[in-house]
Amino acid sequence: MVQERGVDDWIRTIRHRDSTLSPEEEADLRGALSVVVEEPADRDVVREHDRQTRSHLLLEGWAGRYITLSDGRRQIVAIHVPGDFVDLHSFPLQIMDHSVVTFTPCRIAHAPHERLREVTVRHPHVARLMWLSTLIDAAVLRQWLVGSGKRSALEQTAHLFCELFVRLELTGRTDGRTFIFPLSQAELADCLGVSAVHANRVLQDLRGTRMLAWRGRRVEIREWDALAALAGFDPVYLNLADLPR
Amino acid sequence: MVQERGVDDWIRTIRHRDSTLSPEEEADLRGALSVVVEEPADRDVVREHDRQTRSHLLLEGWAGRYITLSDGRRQIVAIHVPGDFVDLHSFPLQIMDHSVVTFTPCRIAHAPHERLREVTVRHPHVARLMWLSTLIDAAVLRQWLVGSGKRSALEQTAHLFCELFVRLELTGRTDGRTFIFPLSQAELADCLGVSAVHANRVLQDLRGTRMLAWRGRRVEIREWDALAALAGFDPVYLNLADLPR
DNA sequence: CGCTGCGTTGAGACTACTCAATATCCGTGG
DNA sequence: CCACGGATATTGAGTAGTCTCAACGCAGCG
Repeated sequence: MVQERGVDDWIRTIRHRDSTLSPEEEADLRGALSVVVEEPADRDVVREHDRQTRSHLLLEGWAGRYITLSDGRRQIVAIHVPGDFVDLHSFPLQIMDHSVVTFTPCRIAHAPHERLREVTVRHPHVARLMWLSTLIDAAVLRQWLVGSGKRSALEQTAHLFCELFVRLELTGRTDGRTFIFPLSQAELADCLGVSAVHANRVLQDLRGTRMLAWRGRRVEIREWDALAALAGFDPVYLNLADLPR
Repeated sequence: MVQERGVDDWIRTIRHRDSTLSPEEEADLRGALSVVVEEPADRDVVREHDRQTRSHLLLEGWAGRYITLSDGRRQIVAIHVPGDFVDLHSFPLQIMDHSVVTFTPCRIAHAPHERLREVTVRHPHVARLMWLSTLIDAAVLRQWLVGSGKRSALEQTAHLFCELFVRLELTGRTDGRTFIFPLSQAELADCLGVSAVHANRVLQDLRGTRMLAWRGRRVEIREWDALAALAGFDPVYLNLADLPR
């Protein structure tokens, strides 16, 4: 049984989406976690084309998923924060079409597929919640695609910070209107699908509007309404019952 | 009980991913379909923010999913062909974060969520297959994001035609190395995240390479290997047991 | 103290965009 | 059978956004 904050965050996130999780179901879910491992930053936790036998729950630190092209270009397709199941989809899918990397040092719990399978057999309702979790990942992905395709780099970046703030606030990983954004500008650029130089200039523009401010790696959202308006941010896609802000 | 080709296509697609679907499971799945409706082209079948009580199986015709920004910009986030479940994700998710539109006249079967729920209760294995189906949609989405973010418009377009050919061949909707691509250039542009004018020019470039040729709405892939190489197309993400080509 | 990684800046090139005009195709009604 | 209208495809010209390459600054760390 794994006992730490990241696990509580995970359960809390699930309850935000469906408040009917019973105590037995919760206990069973918790029981599906086995060991916890520590990973340094910039470590590939899972690699493209791997066949997986377990999924990974992120307890502390930030991680991401990415796809590399043959010439080395890299697109980050998801950012994960504590309480996120990074690759729950590898349970039904098995063969990975992308890699998972740590952006910071991370604590990660293992969830063997065999145990997950047992939980879904005992609790079909939990199986539905797992499915739901991967569907929300997909909804986030759709927003990223809209950002990359139809939003300007400025709007897209604003949208990302809105999204991250809401997701982090769910598990109390914000401090007032601030949170720590640990990605380098090069990593951010790989999320946005722009060059690192351009990412830098977009961030400067964003600071110029006074909507966002930085103190080291800590971002402050100074004007939520203006930022959300600029981004066209509508949090419905995150499927949360009670929306913060 | 709905009896027509699109349903067989759907079952065949499922078997391509997991050959262990039993006859009883198949029968139960087929039984989850109720009425079939005809929709003209350019009709919204499902709208953003709707709360759904049924999902839609596409039997004939092409459809897509899209997200609109407040100023009218539209990003298409998925293309669906006969045999695809267009919005199976609305079963766990209920509230839609995007709309579904027909690109051509379509025949669509309804699958009431209540009936889907019954099937998943009787056959947990089928529930896993439904989950899998939505996960493959997400994998396609990731490729679209990579295309939009890191591939050139030419590579991205080549990738899309590779993907569509493979998906259509699964259900025998190709004719030799050709298939009918019914989207207008403006619709294609909304998939790629470029302007209609630019989409037109990219298509001309693609014709110029002699890898692709058009006769009306029918595309011919003249040089599969060259096209796949240009696109960096690796079909692993489609999760098919036996890959054509 | 001198790496090394990250952020910042400048300059010039290129991709893709917008606006606007023209061409082509196709279905409908005369 | 032809004329017409509407939608779609194509072309041109000028512009905006983003890219690449290269240099420089700064901080942390061995």
